[in-house]
Amino acid sequence: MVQHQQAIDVLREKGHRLTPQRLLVLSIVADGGGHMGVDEVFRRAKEAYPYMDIATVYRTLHLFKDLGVVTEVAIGDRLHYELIDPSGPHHHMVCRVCNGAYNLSPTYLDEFRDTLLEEFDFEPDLEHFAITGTCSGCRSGRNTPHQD
Amino acid sequence: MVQHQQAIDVLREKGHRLTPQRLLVLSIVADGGGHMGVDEVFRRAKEAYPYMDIATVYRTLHLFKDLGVVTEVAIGDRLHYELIDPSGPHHHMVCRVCNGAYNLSPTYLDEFRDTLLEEFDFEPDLEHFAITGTCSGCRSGRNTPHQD
DNA sequence: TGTGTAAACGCAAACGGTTGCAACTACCTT
DNA sequence: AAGGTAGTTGCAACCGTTTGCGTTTACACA
Repeated sequence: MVQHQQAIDVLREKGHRLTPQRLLVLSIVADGGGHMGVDEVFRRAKEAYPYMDIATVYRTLHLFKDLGVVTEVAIGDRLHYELIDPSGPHHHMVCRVCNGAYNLSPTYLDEFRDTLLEEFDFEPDLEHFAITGTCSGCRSGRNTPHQD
Repeated sequence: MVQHQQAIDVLREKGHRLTPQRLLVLSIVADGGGHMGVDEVFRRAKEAYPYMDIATVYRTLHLFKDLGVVTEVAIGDRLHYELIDPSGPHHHMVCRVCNGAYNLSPTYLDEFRDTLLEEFDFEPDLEHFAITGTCSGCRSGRNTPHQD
C-alpha cells in the first residue's frame, strides 16, 4: 500500500518504532475506508494476529492521532478513526438518528472561529470535532433509525 | 429553595416519582452554582445520605437532563451538570489548558445553524455543546495549567 | 388510612477505555 | 553480526460509567 508509506515515514522521523502491531493497525484503518470503530479495528487485528491486545490498539490509535496520521471522530459517543484525508481536513456531521457521518468543509466554521477570537480572545479547537444533529433523510422520516 | 420548585413540577407532570434521592441531587446541583462534576454531586449526596449510590446519581442526572431540568456539559472529558439557566440556554467554551468554562450566547452559532440547514438540510444539535479551545489567559501564558 | 403495583433504589457485575509493570524487541552502536 | 537500551507489548488491575436484578417505596386508588 503506497497510501500509508507517508504515515510510516512520519513514525520513523519522530523516532517511533515500526512494530508489526502498528503496521497492522495502520493497514486496517487505511483499508477500512471511512470511520472505523475501535472494536472493529481490534476484531480485524486479532484475526490477523491473535496476540493483539485491545490496549495496544488504543495506544496505537492515540499515537497515530497525535502524529496527525489519523483523524478521531466521535460517532454516537464512541470514537472512530480514519486515515487523514489527503484532500485536507474536514469536520463531521453525525446524525443521531441513523448514526450516519457526513464530511463538512472547515470553511463553514471559519467565520465562527474569527468571531470567538475577536470577541473573547478564545481560540477554539475546531479541527476535528463532530456536530451531532439530524440528517436530511431522518428529518423527513425516510431513514430507519440505527439500533445500538 | 423556590429555585427548583419548577423542576419538581416537571417531574410530577411527567409522572416521575419524587424520591428523597432525586430531591437531594436536585438541591445539590442547584446550590452548587455552576458546572458540577458527577463525583462532587455524589460526594455531597453521600454526606447527606450515606446509602446514596453512584448509579442513582448517574440515573438521576440523566433523567434531569432528559427532562430539560439540567444541562450537561463536557469539561475535560468528564460530564458536568448545572441547573437550566433561567436567563436562557447558552453554550460553553472550555479551555483545554486550565479547564475553565465560559458561557457563550447561542446567537453566535445561529448563522452556522442556518447554513447547515440551507445547504445540507442537516439540523445540528447546538443547544448545549461545549467548544474546546484555549482561553485568553492561557494563550498569553498568564494562567497555570490544571492538573488531572 | 390501607393496599397493590410499577417505578426507583442499592448492590454487584459488566462495560469501554486507561494505566502500571515486567517481559520482550526494534533499532542504534560497536 | 552481537550487545545494550529505551520504546513497546501483553497482561492484569483499575477507572468512570452503565446495566441487570431482587428489594424497597412513592403514589394511585379503594
